[in-house]
Amino acid sequence: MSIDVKTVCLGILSLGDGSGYDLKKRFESTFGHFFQAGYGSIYPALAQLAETDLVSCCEVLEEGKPAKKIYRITESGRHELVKTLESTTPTHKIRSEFLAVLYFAELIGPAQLDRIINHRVGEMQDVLRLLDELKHDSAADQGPGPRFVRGFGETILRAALDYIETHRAELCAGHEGHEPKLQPVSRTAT
Amino acid sequence: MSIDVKTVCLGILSLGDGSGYDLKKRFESTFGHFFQAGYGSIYPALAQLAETDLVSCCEVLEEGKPAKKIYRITESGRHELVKTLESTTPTHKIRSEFLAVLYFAELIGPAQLDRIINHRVGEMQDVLRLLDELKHDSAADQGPGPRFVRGFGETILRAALDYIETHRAELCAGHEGHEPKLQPVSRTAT
DNA sequence: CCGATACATATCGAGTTGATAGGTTTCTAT
DNA sequence: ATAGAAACCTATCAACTCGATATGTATCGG
Repeated sequence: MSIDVKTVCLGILSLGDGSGYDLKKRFESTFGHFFQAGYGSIYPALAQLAETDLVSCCEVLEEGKPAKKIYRITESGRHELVKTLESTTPTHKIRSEFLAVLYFAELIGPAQLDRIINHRVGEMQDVLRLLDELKHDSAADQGPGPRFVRGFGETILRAALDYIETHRAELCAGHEGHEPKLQPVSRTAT
Repeated sequence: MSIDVKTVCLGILSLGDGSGYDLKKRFESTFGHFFQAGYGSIYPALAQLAETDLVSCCEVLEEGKPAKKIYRITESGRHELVKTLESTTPTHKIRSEFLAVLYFAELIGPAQLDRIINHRVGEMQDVLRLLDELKHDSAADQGPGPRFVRGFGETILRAALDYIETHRAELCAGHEGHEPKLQPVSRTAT
């Protein structure tokens, strides 16, 4: 087995019970900067985990509230989790449309280039703020593991921001003074 | 449209003709550290690009060699490429099983933790070496875009390596002196 | 009291991954 | 010489993931 959404769900549940909705929240706050998962992955994952008895599920019906299913990790779930964590050599992949676009920076008008970089910088600053909140607020994220991972994210983001601000000028060197190669494409398209 | 494998293939072809096999090579060397694609994505992408006339395809049959299909970008392909590059706000995602595992470091035996970290460190050093080769060897990767992207990768990798070496000791703080929580799981499983 | 947001589950098409299959040519070491 | 490894080349498939969407109730602010 590899470290897929199923495994991470199991891991999160090892820290406390929760519904699918809860898990999504955890994914967004704590895991968002290095491992994403949407409902389309989480619900099937929970269903499979329940099927194989790695988690138990009990439906909670509070009156006047939407029904929810609270999942809880089982003993065999904890064993499976440790086994999986120990028996894989985990990957680390970046999929960056951002860098892909910048690779072809020469084809893009300077204004668009600026917009794209500024947007990405904003995103990174948002994540940095989130990580800072986590550092102070979240009780669940204070162990050595969570701290290490948070620090990793912080370090990489700062390095990236620094690099971008230092080198973005060089990107425009390609078409300094002359117009974008092809006629500027209308902003409304697609 | 978003920046998918199709778009990046189009971009690569804008730098010169090539077969599916060639493209895979380019993906591995130049794009590998921030955007991966396998045959399972590349061949369908090329087929679709050919269908919509963004690239042309001619079959080359040299005697005594496996047949190959050389793809070439068309004028409408170049337009579409620029339009796509300019009209998206590109994403940047990390999917790190590595960090996911380290988040749960307390559940893992110190020996396994060491193995995992060393393996990842090795991978990162490999990529650094690759980037260094690209810097000196590859004629295609000398423009401002390629240089920026390469430098980005280098910077982030160095920052990550540095962070790991500085903080890996703290990860083991959780179970210093006492045994792993659950009985060590046999290495052979799964 | 209306609209936005939070809570909650779930599905679907499109895209991606990683492994696998199937075949030829060229290089390399014994 | 020749066996075997590695490079060259196209292609597919099941499993997994993504992002959008559907469908509702409850709550809270203006």
